[in-house]
Amino acid sequence: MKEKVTIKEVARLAGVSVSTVSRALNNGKYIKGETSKKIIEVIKECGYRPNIIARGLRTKKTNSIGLIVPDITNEFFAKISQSAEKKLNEMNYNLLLCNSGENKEIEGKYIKALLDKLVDGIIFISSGYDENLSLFTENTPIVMIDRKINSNDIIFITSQNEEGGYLATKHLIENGCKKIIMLKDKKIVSPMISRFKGYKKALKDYGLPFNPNLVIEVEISREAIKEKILRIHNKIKFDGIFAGADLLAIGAIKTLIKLDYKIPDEVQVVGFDNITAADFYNPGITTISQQIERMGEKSAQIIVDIIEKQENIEPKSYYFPVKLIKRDSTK
Amino acid sequence: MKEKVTIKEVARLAGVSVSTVSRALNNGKYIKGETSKKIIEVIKECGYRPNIIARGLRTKKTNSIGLIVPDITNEFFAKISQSAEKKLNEMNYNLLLCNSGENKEIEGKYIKALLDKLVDGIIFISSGYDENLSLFTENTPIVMIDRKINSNDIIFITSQNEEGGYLATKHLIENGCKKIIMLKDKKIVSPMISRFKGYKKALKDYGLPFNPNLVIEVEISREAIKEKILRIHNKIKFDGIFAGADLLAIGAIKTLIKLDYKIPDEVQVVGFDNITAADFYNPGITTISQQIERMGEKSAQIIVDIIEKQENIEPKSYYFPVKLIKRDSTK
DNA sequence: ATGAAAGCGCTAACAG
DNA sequence: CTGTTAGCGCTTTCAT
Repeated sequence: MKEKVTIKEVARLAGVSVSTVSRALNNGKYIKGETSKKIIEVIKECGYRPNIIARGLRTKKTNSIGLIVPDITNEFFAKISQSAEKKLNEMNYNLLLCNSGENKEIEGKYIKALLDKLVDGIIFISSGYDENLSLFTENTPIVMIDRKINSNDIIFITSQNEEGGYLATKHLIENGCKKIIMLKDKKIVSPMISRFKGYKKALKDYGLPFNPNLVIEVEISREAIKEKILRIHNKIKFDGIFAGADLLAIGAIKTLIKLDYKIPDEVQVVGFDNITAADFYNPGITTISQQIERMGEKSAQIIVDIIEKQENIEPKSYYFPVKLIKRDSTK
Repeated sequence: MKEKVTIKEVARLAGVSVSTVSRALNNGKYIKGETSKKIIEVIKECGYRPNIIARGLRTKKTNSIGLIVPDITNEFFAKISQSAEKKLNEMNYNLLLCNSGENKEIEGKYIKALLDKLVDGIIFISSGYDENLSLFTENTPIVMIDRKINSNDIIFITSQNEEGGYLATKHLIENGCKKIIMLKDKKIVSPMISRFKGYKKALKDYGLPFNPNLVIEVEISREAIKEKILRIHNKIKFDGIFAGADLLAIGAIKTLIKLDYKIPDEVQVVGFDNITAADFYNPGITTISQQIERMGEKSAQIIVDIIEKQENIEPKSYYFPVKLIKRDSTK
């Protein structure tokens, strides 16, 4: 049951003034080594810990960064936050993680809350509601990841999603697929749009016709996927699936197997994201992996750069390379 | 590019004093309705938003709760945080999510950081390092979830893990299994210990011998699981597996299938947690589900109760019921 | 019902 | 190098 000890108390115990204690605490400059040492000692003894709130009020700096994600139960976002947090910690910042749950109101609420000077900057993975972007104040450092929003003067970090879609589709084509389904998340966000572009481009480059009937939009639930796969199974013959997300791939494969399709012999499947389950699944899912960790770290690095170096960092976009991971769902 | 407007500015614009504005902002008591209305109007007009830091300094209250989780990429913890956050939001609190990464030092750092009066209370899912518990100060509201630590005067929320282990094992036994492997996470934490207890109890109740050779400890990686399964496959004949976590079950099944075991005909498997992949997997994993959402909500509710009602809430433990979800990995 | 003034714990000029 | 003095923006006595 320790009493909260303030800087004033430390000053009294050390026989100096509060400003001296403050100096010992911070820069360590303009202070005699001896005095400093003594103060540090006193601090240790009485277990003093500076009140961050008070400091923040004075300095307008909290040394914490807000991260808004659309859905923390999505492994991709969880990993982004993990790596950003790690990097931020190394740079002596805290991460405040906010989960908007893909909900516009909650997202807006969080932006405002973080802006209320609780954080020095925000890493923002949008849920896709452009309006919320207007909530940001001009002078708040911000970096966006993954989901692009209509604005060119914001730093943006993402993967080469189009390239990923291209690689996935190309892989299927080179393995002999002629009729390739594109399985898209119902929620239309920029990465999915880019992956779809890549899919179309590959078809074109390899002289395969684009068939809109092969494009399926579905929400990520096992039942919904099952229903869509069943429906197309009754209508069209297909021999490949490019799923815009691993969970989509997994859900599709589950139904395909029930329908007695042989994978990869009759139908080949490529996913996207390389989540843990893609490796654990049976068959292992061939997928496109993103450099999630590097993206998280980069976002952390940039936001701190903006905050600490006063020079304006120019708003550019970073596109991280993707890679095809070959497993058993393709030949 | 809006300028930060302070309470002082609002007071000036409304032609009243700061204290009056403050009153209008808070209790709404001791103030004429008319005055209040006018102030609110001014506030809206100029987009004033109170500085939470300053308020916190004065009131010693931040209206935010810290949540420390061992691993946010673990779906179980992600879901807990999601539900706690939702509930907290409803009660007008913010959630600061900290990911200790199962790392003792980081966990300790976070406890300290949160304690530095950044939060009004902490929901703590320990990584299992008892020492860190001593960092908490006597007067900080705290609720622990899932992983028990040696301390009886802390509120603790968990599932009936032993019952879960019992149910899973009983299910296997009733389906005809005689030699049941228990697959445990290498990391020894209380829920796993309880599940193991339940396993042993079920064996005993149903007159099956306990064979230590059937107990496997393994880290959650596909390679590690594969190796362990291969090894036991060469030594002992078995017909059932109770995996203490779904990922363990999934990893095991993948290897079993490669070894040509028929599931569930030759080997039946039960997991724990009911993660998304358990449903998506092929075969679907029979598993024990926990009331994750209710646990998250409860923790939020309790922590706020402690903070707001001054009466001391007695430190009791809550054990939420579990349920067996039957899928295709068992008969 | 309202305003003046004090002060939360800290940092940052400004003297010396 | 160190102490004194002001505040940061807000809430909260204490007068009135």
